[in-house]
Amino acid sequence: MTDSDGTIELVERLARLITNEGHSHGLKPAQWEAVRYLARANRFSRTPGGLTAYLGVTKGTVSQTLMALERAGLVEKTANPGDGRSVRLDLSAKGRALLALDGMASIRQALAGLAPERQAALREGLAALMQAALAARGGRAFGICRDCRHFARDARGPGAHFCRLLEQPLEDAEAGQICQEQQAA
Amino acid sequence: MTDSDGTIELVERLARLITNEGHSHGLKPAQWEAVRYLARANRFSRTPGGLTAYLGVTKGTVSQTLMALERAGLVEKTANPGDGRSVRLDLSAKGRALLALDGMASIRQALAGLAPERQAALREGLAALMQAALAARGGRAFGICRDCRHFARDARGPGAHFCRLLEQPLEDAEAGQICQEQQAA
DNA sequence: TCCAATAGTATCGAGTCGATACATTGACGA
DNA sequence: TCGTCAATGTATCGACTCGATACTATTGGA
Repeated sequence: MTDSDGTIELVERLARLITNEGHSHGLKPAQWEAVRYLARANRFSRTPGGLTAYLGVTKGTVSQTLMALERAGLVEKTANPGDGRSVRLDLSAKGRALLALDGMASIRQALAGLAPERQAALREGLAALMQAALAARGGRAFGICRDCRHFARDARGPGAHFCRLLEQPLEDAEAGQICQEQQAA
Repeated sequence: MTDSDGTIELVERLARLITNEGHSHGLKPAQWEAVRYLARANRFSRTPGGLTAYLGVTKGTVSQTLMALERAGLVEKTANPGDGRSVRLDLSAKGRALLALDGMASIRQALAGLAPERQAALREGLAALMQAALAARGGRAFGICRDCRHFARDARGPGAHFCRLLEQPLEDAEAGQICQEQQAA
């Protein structure tokens, strides 16, 4: 029983607590995660494929979860103008309203109650774990747009940025969203 | 988008990575968690009820998961001598052999690669989050036997401890196991 | 002795998930 | 232009998870 085992066990159990939290407001854990993702992802990443990579499940599974959310009126699908194969996902007004009820309040409160330097240490440690785990599995980072090597700040004027990878203009509000193509600068 | 949100998102996503890891060796995530629990819990806690409290699901769900594990020959059930309602669970030899294949290796490696003081900070932060989350939900701590207020070290001789709550002698090896009755000293 | 609490099982329905097969669309070269 | 191959999603199957409800058996106290 090393110290490391204890930490891993903590992560495991916290993971389970968070997962179980997702059985609220008539949704399932996987559905909650999809809703949270769609609230935070930019328009290039709000697709079934993006959600598939983020969740780390198969595309068939994601397809079913999205159908359930669409039936419930929380998610809207529209054709992607640039690519006929792809589908654009958006939260409906009802879906956005649901976000306010996200049941992770108790854990969020616990985090806020920690000393700031402890919060920072926790965040760093988790990020390191995450990065290593993703690298081992070939997963994508899904980092914040503005921290990406392809992000060109103010390239089209003040507050008008640009993505050099997708060659698309970016509004200021999009710089803080997560992107499936993100690569740390 | 506060700093706190980012940390919560990290915990969420790491939770999902760990959960998905559980689809290896023909088991399901919930089954892996049960196997890990049974490997770490003391004899007072290796019951369907103990596992139910640990996982935070309903007893019906646990009953099914245990039936699947029993069918697979990984878990053995025996009548509890003290209480005719209760069942004692034990990993079979096959079940114990499976532990060596536990798929969390990559995350464990990532943790080991962190600086020791970062490991400690991560561990403390996670423990604080865990404690608060459990308190908010009325869950049990499932701490280590020897850290419990009911643990009487060497009460029956050197290496022969005693549980004052259950009024049972404890072997030395049991002091390091987790217990559903544990309360921090 | 009666009765409530406790431990666990049985069953149902909705959802998750991997696997496989399939339909469309797009990209690229001959 | 045509053919092939890759990419994006959907459809379907079977095993499992999970909450909810109802049920049995045992325990322990009034």
